[in-house]
Amino acid sequence: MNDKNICDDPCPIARCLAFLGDAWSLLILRDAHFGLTRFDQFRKNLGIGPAILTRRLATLTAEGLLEKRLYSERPPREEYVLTAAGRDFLPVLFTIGAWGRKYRGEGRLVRILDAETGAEIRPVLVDEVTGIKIGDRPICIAEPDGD
Amino acid sequence: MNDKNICDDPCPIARCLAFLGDAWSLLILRDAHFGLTRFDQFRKNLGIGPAILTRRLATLTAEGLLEKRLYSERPPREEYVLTAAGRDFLPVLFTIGAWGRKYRGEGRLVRILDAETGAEIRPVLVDEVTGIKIGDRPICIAEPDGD
DNA sequence: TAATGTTACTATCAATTTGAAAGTAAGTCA
DNA sequence: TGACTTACTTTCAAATTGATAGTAACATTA
Repeated sequence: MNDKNICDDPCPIARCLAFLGDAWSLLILRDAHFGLTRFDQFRKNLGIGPAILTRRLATLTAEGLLEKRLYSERPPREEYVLTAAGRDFLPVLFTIGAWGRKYRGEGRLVRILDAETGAEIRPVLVDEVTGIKIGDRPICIAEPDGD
Repeated sequence: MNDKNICDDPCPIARCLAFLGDAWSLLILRDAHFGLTRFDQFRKNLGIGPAILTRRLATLTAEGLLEKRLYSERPPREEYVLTAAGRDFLPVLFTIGAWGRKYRGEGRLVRILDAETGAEIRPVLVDEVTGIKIGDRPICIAEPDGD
């Protein structure tokens, strides 16, 4: 995709997808949310080639979703941890997972639980004000005003 | 990405991303939600090359998010409309947009409104049972039982 | 009837990206 | 001294993308 012009696109979906719109980046973020932080953990868990992983981690770091942190001085070793922006990406992963569960849910699937209560989490997207489920009512789009 | 083995992955996020994990597919779905249905509408609005658009529409159709519908017999013309699975993808687009608005929201952005009330929609992801916002509590993952 | 337009593509091809495998750098450990 | 660990880089064939041009089937206009 031609990222350059998409960054100026007035659509926030396009702006997000300009650099996060690929499967590896999202799977890295998923693993980061499940507690992975190190290069080799991501590499082994995803089965991704190291060159691609290097590039994806660099992009996610440059875009502010991950940050490098030194976890050992001797030998010098760095790991990748989620930033606030990275942590705020969790709802995206959850909604993707909810769709996958509903439409590609054949066979055994992992479930996501509340770490303290152990209850399974069932995400629903609602309007913050009205509480109405997204998708239950027709929507339209408002262009940015003025020029 | 090597889609083949990912389809058997027990993670619903991975299963969804196996064929929808690229920016063009998501932008096509976004446009479909905003009412576009025809090849040339997508092509012009996205500035995507026709060969890539053809392939993406074929995948989205094969995967059951869009379906072809004849809208003219003479000349024979087909358009692409969202299926139930495609319509259920809306929350994914909304959460991506919400992240983009928060972290890439410089300058003017389009907004999404309730088509009837005109009120701006502000999506939040909550747990269906408890109503607690996703991200406010720590999570853990449960592997599928048995074997 | 001929020329032009519309729509949904296919064909071509250079440039970029991926995927797989091997190699490397800076250390530690026995 | 030699093996091991971790986080990469290098290499290169194969696949995918992006840009552009062309085509097929019809309708419309002159």
